[in-house]
Amino acid sequence: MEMDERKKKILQAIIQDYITSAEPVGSRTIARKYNLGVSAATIRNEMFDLEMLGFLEQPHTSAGRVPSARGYRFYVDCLLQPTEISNEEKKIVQGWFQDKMSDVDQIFQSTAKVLSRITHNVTLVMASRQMTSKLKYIRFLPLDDHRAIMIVVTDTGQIENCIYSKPVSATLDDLNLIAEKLTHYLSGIPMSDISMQMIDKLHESIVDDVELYRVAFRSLTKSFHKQQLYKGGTMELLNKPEFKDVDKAKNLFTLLEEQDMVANLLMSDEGAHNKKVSVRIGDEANLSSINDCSIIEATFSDDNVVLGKIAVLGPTRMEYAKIIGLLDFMKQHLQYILEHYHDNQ
Amino acid sequence: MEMDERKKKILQAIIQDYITSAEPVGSRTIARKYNLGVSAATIRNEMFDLEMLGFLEQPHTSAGRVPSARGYRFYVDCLLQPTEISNEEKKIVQGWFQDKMSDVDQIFQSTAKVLSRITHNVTLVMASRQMTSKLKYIRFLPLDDHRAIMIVVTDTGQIENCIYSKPVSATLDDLNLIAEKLTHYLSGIPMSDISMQMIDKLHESIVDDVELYRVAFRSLTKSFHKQQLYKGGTMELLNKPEFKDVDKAKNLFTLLEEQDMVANLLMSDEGAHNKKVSVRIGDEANLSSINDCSIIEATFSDDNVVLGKIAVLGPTRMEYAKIIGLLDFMKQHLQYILEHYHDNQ
DNA sequence: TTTAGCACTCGTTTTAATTGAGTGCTAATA
DNA sequence: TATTAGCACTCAATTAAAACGAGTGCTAAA
Repeated sequence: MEMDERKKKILQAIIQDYITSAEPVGSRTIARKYNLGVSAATIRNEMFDLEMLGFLEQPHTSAGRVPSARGYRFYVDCLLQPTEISNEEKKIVQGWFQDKMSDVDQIFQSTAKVLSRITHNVTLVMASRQMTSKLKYIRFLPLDDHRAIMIVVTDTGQIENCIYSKPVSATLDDLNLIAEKLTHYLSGIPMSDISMQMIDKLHESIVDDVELYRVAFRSLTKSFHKQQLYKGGTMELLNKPEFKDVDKAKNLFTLLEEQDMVANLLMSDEGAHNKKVSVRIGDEANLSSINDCSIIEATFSDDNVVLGKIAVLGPTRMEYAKIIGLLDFMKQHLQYILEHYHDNQ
Repeated sequence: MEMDERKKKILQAIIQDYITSAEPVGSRTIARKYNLGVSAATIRNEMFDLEMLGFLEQPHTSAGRVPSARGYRFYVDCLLQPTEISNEEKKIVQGWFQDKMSDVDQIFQSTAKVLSRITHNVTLVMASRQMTSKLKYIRFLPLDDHRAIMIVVTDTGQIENCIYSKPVSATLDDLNLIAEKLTHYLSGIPMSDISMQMIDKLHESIVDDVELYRVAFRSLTKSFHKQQLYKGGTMELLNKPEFKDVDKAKNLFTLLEEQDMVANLLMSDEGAHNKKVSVRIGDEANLSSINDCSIIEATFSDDNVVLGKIAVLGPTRMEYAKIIGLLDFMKQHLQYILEHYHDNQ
């Protein structure tokens, strides 16, 4: 059995209807609302076929059909056409950002908020600090005998500090000599590219105690490795009929409270880099507690350097077309903002 | 009509029963479970009186009685005896903190988590940075022509940085001279005591541009003014029968997502400072969206300097005795930890 | 191949009946 | 006078039965 044009049209109609109604949709509804030029009986027959193909499911004998995960997958891959975000919405988004630019943190916070407002779903924004900037310089400040403060400044105005454990013998001047050298070698390099391996390259140029460098490197990578996570619209879930059973919602809430879990979830999308916007449906995310959910995500970057991710998480019944379009726009807008962030300061 | 001994006993029994059962409690139940030496009929009469006094309410004619806000208030003020936290629980709490001390942030995070685990309610921890430490030194680092980075280090190892807008004419050396002077005058002073007014005191000793100092002060107070807020156990709410109606929960969730709202709520407790642990019941918190909730809170401090607050928020039906005892212990434990934080580093 | 028609299914809604926890009142009792 | 046993009454909650209706699958005719 093949997917002919008519089957596609019917599947599309069913999915679109179900996305807005959240109710199993029957042949009659399709025949009436979407005039496909065939009768309900014909549609009924086609629906039977679509069920055989695994695209539809029936909650019980005398109910309408509901799209299966596979059905959504087919819809996303072959049927759907991303909706261009409307000019009006564009303006809303842009307006939202206009006056909330006081720091990078707030940009991401706003991103999460505005996305959840528009999509009525949970929004996740993940930004790894290491990715968003290039090293400007490193400096040490005193703390006590065996520790110093290491300050790392990037070109985007991000300032990180961390405690640096040092041998008592090392003076602050010693450390700042190291800082100077490191700054010399590393300035202008994206934080994401700074890894422990680089120390080997530098090895020959270093005459003094390598261990001190090693510790500095470790602090450097560690402090910028932090994944910052922003959430929005968590309680939008409670408006969804699929979560009117509180226990189902509880699972998801519990998951969302675990930063690590969420971070892993976002990191685990293998197909993400190839596409503009990636969609994982149902168990494709490989996480049992969100089996009935989908994640739509986009990666934002600068010159091929991945800066972070924006994602929308909700029940599989989701406005894929709209959200995909929105994320695509948002990703570009975010990239634009981050790129021009320095100028606008 | 007066509250005699028997009425008190009956009220206490009803409240305790309701706290665990969440069901309206009837005269029969009281007579059977708590042997007060009188019959159900007598209790019935007393309950009628208690209702007249405003301590009890009846959901409908043929239901048992439920404590009113006023009933809880009387219970908290006159009847309840704070439960000493058990040794076992003490150990759990202490164990929890043992290995999670890597920074102040994590201490508060853990506090929120462990409290919510024990109380099965929402826990809020508010710590104002300004309050938790004394100034150690100030230093400036370069950023660009019209801005510098101001680094503030406190004795507890907290490091704050902020952007300092400077006249182009001011060199980094100029600024660091200022930093030195400020450090000289302010080191050892609790961050909470540093206010814009102090600049007047310093006025006479300052010969150079006062405006530069003023800006530094402003940055200083601003960056340490941030109220950090930690939450725990949000979704414990969903387990409470009073929130099985999702819409009620939604209100509260929405509130909890608004940092400012929550901060204000915690700040608005006027009676808090007088008591060890303060309780606000129902509308005593003056916030309509939590009319059916109570807040139990304790202030933790060091040498009379307020450091922050820990609070438990939940439905008015709450284990007051236990939570009050717990918060009292936790507050002391937290004070202890913060006091010894520096040594253990 | 399409479709009208019809019997059948099964969750949902409606209605009615039953149950039972709890009360208030009264009259007897200590 | 305070207490209590007893009883009629109330009313939400539970259970049972009935009616409904959206939707299907199948068949036979177009």
